[in-house]
Amino acid sequence: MLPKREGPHRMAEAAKSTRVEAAYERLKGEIRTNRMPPGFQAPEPEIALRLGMSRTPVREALIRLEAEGLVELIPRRGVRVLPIRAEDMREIYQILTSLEPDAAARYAETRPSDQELAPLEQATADMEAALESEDLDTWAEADDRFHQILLDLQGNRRLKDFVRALYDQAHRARVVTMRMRGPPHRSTQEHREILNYLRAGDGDSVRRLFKQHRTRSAEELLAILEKYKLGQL
Amino acid sequence: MLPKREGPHRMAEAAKSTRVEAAYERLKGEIRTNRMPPGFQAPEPEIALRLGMSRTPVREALIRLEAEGLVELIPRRGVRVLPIRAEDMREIYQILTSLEPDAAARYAETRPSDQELAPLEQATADMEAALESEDLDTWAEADDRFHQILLDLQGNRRLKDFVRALYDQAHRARVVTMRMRGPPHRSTQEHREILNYLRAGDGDSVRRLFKQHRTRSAEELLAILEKYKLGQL
DNA sequence: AAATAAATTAATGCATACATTGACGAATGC
DNA sequence: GCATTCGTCAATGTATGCATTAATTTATTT
Repeated sequence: MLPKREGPHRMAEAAKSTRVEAAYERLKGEIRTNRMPPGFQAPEPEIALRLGMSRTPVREALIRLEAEGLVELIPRRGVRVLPIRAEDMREIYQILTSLEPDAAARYAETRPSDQELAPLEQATADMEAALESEDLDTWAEADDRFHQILLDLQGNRRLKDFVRALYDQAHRARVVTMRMRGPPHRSTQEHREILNYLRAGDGDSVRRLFKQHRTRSAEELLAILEKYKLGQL
Repeated sequence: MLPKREGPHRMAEAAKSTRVEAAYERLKGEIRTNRMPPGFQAPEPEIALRLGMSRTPVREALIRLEAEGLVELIPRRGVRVLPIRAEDMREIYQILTSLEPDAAARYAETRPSDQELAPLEQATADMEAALESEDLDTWAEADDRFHQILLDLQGNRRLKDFVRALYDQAHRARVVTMRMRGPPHRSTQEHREILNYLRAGDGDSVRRLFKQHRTRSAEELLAILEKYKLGQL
């Protein structure tokens, strides 16, 4: 019997058109965009009502969101959207600083073609353009895109999923702090350099720069959180 | 049978005496011990029957196990215990090689006291003793304990949970391959050295050795998997 | 005998029911 | 007034029911 791999590997989490899936996506969206802000709390029946379905699929979606670290299920009080404390950001950035540079370095060692790197080039160019026109939202989107693409290119699936979950957790804090600092010249520049070394297949340099990139952004972010006493977002 | 060691800290995962919890623990146990071997498949109702409860709590437990990468829920065919392929082990060890050394190095920088390091000393001593008496099971238990303790000591909770999940995934493959190689002198020795540098507060050395430790064990394991054509466990 | 269609079976996805139990406020005692 | 007990209410944890539909088997056609 042949390996019956079903068709295309799910491209972008192809929605299975199931209610659980719908609930999951919608709730995740609400959380990411702060429509359900950190600390928000509601009992399951209320969520179910809002989503127009019964508790069962909502519950299953919540269990997944809990596993991803976005919400907490408190025994008699419903779901709570997890706040992001400075300590959480520290944890997240520690992990990213360990994982991403190594992953990027490994990828560099595969000597990726220009064609393969094109999306990264695009993202970098977009960052530069957005920086020029001081369009922070677009900049943030391109930044995010850069990292996502790199995650996809590097082959480790477990790493990808985990890091993505961390991005999701950190996203809200980044959105809030983004406007509390000057234009991200440095960060943009670093992306450009990392891309150059990727193109050159220079893993060690990629690792070094990426590590520096993450270390610096972590420091900046934490400095802001402390400066504005945003102990909890 | 291992004495269920529980850190003196919070009993975070204290069994909530709920059926979901029971199902989760039991299924996880069955999978770890290969009573439900990789590739094993069964519909939800059958699992529920075996566990003596309805499908609901079983389902919730399965969703958690799926999030942890131990099983797969296939739409009309029930749960499947995920096989571990060489590629999976490669992924897992890549991540461990990035995360653990940095985490251990950070911990070393905190200049842990001898008292704090006592459990690690114990684990290392146990490994040495087990190696001496050629008791592989005890050796493996102590090895696992060493890494678990270090995970607990290092402060990053997200890192801990994730790495633990990876251990769980890799556990089965390690059990199988353990007896296909000579006595782990080298590995034991490395633990001792890492411990020494932890005691000395020498983060850089800890990182370097730990990285080497993981790199080597990954190579050994993969070599065995390929030699015996254990492409899939 | 191969191919196709129809019938059967059974697993999932979801809704709903319900007992238990914690939360919270009212009533009570000091 | 303050602490305590009691009662009500609601949320969870779990069981059960059911429609849908994939998988499988049987029947039918060629």
